[in-house]
Amino acid sequence: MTETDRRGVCSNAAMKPTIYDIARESGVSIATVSNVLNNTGRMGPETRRKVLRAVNALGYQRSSIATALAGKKSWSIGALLPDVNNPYFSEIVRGAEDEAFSRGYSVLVCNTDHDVERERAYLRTLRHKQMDGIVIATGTTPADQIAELLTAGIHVILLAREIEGAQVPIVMVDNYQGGYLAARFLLELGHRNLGFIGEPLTLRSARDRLGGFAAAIEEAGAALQVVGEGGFGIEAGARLAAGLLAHHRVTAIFTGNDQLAVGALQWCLEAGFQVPHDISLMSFDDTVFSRIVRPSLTCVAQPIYDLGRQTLGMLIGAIEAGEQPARRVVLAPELMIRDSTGPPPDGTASNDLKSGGDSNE
Amino acid sequence: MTETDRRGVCSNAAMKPTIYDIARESGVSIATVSNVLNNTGRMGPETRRKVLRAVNALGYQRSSIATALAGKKSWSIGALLPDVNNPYFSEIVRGAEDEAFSRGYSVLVCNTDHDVERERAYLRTLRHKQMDGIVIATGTTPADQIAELLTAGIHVILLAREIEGAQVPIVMVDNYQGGYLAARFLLELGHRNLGFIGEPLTLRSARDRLGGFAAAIEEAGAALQVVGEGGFGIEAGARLAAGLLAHHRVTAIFTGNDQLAVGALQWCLEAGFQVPHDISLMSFDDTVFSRIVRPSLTCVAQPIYDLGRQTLGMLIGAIEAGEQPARRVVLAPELMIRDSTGPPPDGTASNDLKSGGDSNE
DNA sequence: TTGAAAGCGTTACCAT
DNA sequence: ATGGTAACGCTTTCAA
Repeated sequence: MTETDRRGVCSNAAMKPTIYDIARESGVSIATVSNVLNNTGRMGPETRRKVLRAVNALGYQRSSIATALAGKKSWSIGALLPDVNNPYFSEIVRGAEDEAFSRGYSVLVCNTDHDVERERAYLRTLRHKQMDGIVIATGTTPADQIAELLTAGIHVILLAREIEGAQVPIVMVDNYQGGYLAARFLLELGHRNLGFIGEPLTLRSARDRLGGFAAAIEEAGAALQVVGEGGFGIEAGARLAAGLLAHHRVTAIFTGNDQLAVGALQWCLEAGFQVPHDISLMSFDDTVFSRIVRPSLTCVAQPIYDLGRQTLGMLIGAIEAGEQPARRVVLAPELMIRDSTGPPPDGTASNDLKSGGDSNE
Repeated sequence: MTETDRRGVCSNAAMKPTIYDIARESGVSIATVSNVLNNTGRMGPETRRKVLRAVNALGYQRSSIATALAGKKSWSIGALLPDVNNPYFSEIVRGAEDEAFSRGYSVLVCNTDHDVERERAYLRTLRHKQMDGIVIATGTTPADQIAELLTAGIHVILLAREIEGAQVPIVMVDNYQGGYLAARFLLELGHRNLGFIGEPLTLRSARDRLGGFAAAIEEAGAALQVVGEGGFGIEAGARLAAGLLAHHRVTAIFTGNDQLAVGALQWCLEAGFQVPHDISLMSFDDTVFSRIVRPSLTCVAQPIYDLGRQTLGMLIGAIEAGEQPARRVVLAPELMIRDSTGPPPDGTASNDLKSGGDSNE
């Protein structure tokens, strides 16, 4: 019994042709078929033609599943995100997806909804599905879970959010510097009493943004009056702004992301504050949100699409080179000045950057 | 040589344990291990315990790849979308993903960027990867490509956008009705000269929205003065609005989606039109965009998240029932009245819906 | 209740 | 240059 007999003829319409079928059809062995299909080894041009003809004739479609089993590569990459509906992440997905597509990979999008349990479940699935690599943009994965991934031979890369203790490359923006830039800009406009609204400070990125912001303020001798934190979305932004303005007199607020800024902006407007006349609002991200609200948001801009694109580029590079490049790419944030910021209301800008002692209102 | 010998002991740290390892460890056969793992067949509670213990001891992780090869199921679903960065689709992805996750499936997000070539490439990949099902939300896939998918035994379902000639279920909103509602609303406000800006009319959904809109206008004896079409994004919205208002006196514009509406709104505001005082703007979708711009957008609302969720529910149902339910779910759109619409400016609303002569406001 | 063995569709190594 | 065949890790009869 020759190897070719191990399976019946592919006559059944529902049964997709395999390399056995095209081997039989073209009168060569499956090994040769495989070689032709993958351009591996050497083969006569005539053989090659025969095989290709059979492939077309039978409408052969390779099974990536079988390839992955035998060849150890799934050509798939998993992406762990907190929320695809957040324009920041949906833009990241676009960048990631474009790069992956152009290099032959597909991406499995995993929305964790900020839920670590769900994240853990996904990580397990991704391991089972033998992803060639995993992008983690949640910032909440326990380091030991990442280590397990590495042990399992899966390449991992972090995106935007650092994770302490994780020995993997990362592509991100300099959050501290971003916060610093924001504060400098507001201080130069004359603001002395500032507030901050941010994502949960359990996230390193949130802490860094606040850290840079606070540092610049302290340097200038101005006051970081109040810090609100703990949310991500528009609702949270409104809630935090309300809480912040209820007890504090600030002339400018820096928010940790665009969604929070939008919420804060809406609340301010509804509460009767003029932006930027009564209060300046400054955001972080530069998603489409910051461009479409009115007033448009001055913000610390990240190259979002590129972040996604570069991350995938590095990850795929690692996968194909077969090793983990312990690199760390930190992109510089940029100031994007729009309409939500301006000088503080009259009477509050009475101090210069140095002296610090103020007596506003 | 027994079957158990076919592979060496899993001593190598980098080598992940397989069912052979746990079979050896627990002193049973791989068949039994498989049964325990899948809860198939009957087994003694003691055997079961032994196996489970070994699973834990060795840190066994099933290979979905092998399962898919042998079991004919990949537990993966592909989703073809024109643009994940469009909030409409990113919300759909959330709904789809939530349902898929809760039922044990993962979703491969394929961004076609409105490019049919890219779409075709993705479809091929999805077939190779043996997706259990595919969701198509682009509305641009040639019907014969869909037929091929079906032939290959892959379940297909359309989402939001119909495709003529495709014999597959669909979950969508009644676009014609939506357009009709929009027109009725604007007409009742007193508008007699209306304009339309929409996605390319090659899309059935765009044609239907326009169709319903035009029909209601005609019924009322008012004028659909001008139709602009051909784009999807914010930029296109601005461009189309500019083109439309350059030569036509309309008091209200209906846009085919929220992105277009945002663009149109921006352009109007920048051109000095007051919205809704000088011109009313009405949109379609009810994405987050319509809630955050100012004025907020009155629109025909779709239950976006549910659209995604229900689609996946039906698809998975079909996959698990093993047959294609030729269903068609058409959800009703709803009017969501916000701030971008109002009565036409004085002097233009001089006709009532029926006779043509009234003096409202 | 449990086990042996035959696939599933590839790849890769080793002969020829 | 080509072909035979053993993996890859699992599911699934069919026997025992």
